[in-house]
Amino acid sequence: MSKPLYITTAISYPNGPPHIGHAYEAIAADAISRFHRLSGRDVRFQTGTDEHGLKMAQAALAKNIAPQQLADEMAQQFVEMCDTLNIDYDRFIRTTEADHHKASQAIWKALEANGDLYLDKYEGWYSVRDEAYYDESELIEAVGEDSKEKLSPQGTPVEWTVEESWFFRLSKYQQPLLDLFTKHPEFLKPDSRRNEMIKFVEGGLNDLSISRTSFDWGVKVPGSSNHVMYVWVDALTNYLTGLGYPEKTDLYPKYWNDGGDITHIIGKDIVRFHSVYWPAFLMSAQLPLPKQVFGHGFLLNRGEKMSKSVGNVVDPIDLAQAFGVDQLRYFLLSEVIFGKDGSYSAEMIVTKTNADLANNFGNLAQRSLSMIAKNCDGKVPLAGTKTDAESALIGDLQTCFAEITKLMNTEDYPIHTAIDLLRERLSATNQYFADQAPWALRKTDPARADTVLYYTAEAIRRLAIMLRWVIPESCDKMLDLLAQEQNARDFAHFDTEINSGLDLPKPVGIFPRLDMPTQQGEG
RNA sequence: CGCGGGAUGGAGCAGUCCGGUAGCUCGUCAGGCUCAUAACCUGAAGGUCGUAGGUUCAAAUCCUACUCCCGCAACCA
Repeated sequence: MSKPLYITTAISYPNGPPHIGHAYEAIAADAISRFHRLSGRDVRFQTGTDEHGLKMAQAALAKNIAPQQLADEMAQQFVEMCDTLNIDYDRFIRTTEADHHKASQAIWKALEANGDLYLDKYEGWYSVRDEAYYDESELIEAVGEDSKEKLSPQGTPVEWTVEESWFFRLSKYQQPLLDLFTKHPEFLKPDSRRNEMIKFVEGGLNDLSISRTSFDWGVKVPGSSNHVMYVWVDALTNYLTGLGYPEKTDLYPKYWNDGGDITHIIGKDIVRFHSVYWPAFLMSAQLPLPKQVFGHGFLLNRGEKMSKSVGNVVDPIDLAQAFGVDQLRYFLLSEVIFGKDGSYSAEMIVTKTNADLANNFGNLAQRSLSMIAKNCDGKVPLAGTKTDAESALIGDLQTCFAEITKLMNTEDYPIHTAIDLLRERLSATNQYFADQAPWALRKTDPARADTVLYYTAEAIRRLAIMLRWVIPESCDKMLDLLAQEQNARDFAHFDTEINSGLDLPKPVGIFPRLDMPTQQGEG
């Protein structure tokens, strides 16, 4: 029996509205989560928003509203995005919630109890924009003849700041972290990301400043009420909060304590926080580590990084409304190699989804089910004698099922490869249908035509079950057309063949062909 | 010597770790079918896999050098 799976996205920083990158991460995590649920596995899936920190306070100030109000407004948009995209989360966590403050303070105390916290003064070049201190050697000179201003490596302004701060003895965990990366290469994927982090840790770890006194929008440090926690300490703890920590009843023992498979799906930009700081905090708090951190790539708009100034930032809800939720899900999951950067554009979405969903899958259902409606009185026909063609059709689908199951149980999550295999089966089924030509058989050998229609419907049923984690809503519509019960749509029912004589509803198109958008990439 | 990613038929990409007929989608051309969402099926054209060397019986794949492109700013996953 496989262990329970606890899968999370990163929590989004809502100082701006959600964009396609947030959508991508949520969709990818949702697809993996749904796959394992269909397999019969116990899955808990969490996403949410990370609402503390200086940048939120600043964004609220700029709008002349309270930080909490901004957080409420923005979090709502992220919830709406998830709901629109059919993200089937168990909990949408917000770091401003009371239980999260409690959990963050509990882990803080655990770090303290382990002797890993100390109070000191931090002096250095601080970038407000980056919320980070930089070493003198990292700074760059501002460009401009009259200016001798120093800038951070990211080009943001820095100022010399002296601040009382709590420190975490990160340096103590250098070797344990290297051991983790070496002994458990699956801990951080893809491999390229792990290599980067090994280099980073080998370069030496400084103790981490983990509290701030310069603003108060955060979780109060226990016993130092003029300090709030560095936003990442509180943010990372959300994964524990969602399981009831520090209480170790109910969810916690099932998904965390007993070594369930804990998987964090995150963007490549925050790999350091999840693969270095987070396991160090957990080691210090003497809590089990996640099984895996997966750093996915970024989405590029027509190969270019998205940017407000270039004007190519796309609202994922707009995309979903223009092209369809499942079209967007299918495109992102099949086109982007999980772990690498990917490119998207309206034209690419239209081309890809027309080819695979409308022409291949949708048309297959339409051409076969409409024949059943017209020629078989709307009932699933009798399955006559199976020939080699039917054996191959169904056998290949079973092989495909075994392969995608194997792929999706590896730590690399080759989602795109799995979908490729499914696309091959869609084509093969169209090919079978064309080769057998039931419309011609109907005139010469009606029983044989029935057999072909039966096995085509059966193939569609299997395909819909296998694609349900990618495009849940459409596959459910497809299974509706096949009159399949709600509880017969998981992987356990993959080999439960459709019944002859079953009354089918009138077939309707599920994947309309999309028109190529006109100028500007707006659809 | 800052770090990283990339260069494969017209376009977009797999394949590179574990060398051995160069694969997919779109597009193009020709044919077929007419059950179907101008769809589906078959076939064809089109690539000396960035450059130059090296290792090898054999290299897109390993080694060395080089060229070019893109990130490491931001609103960020």
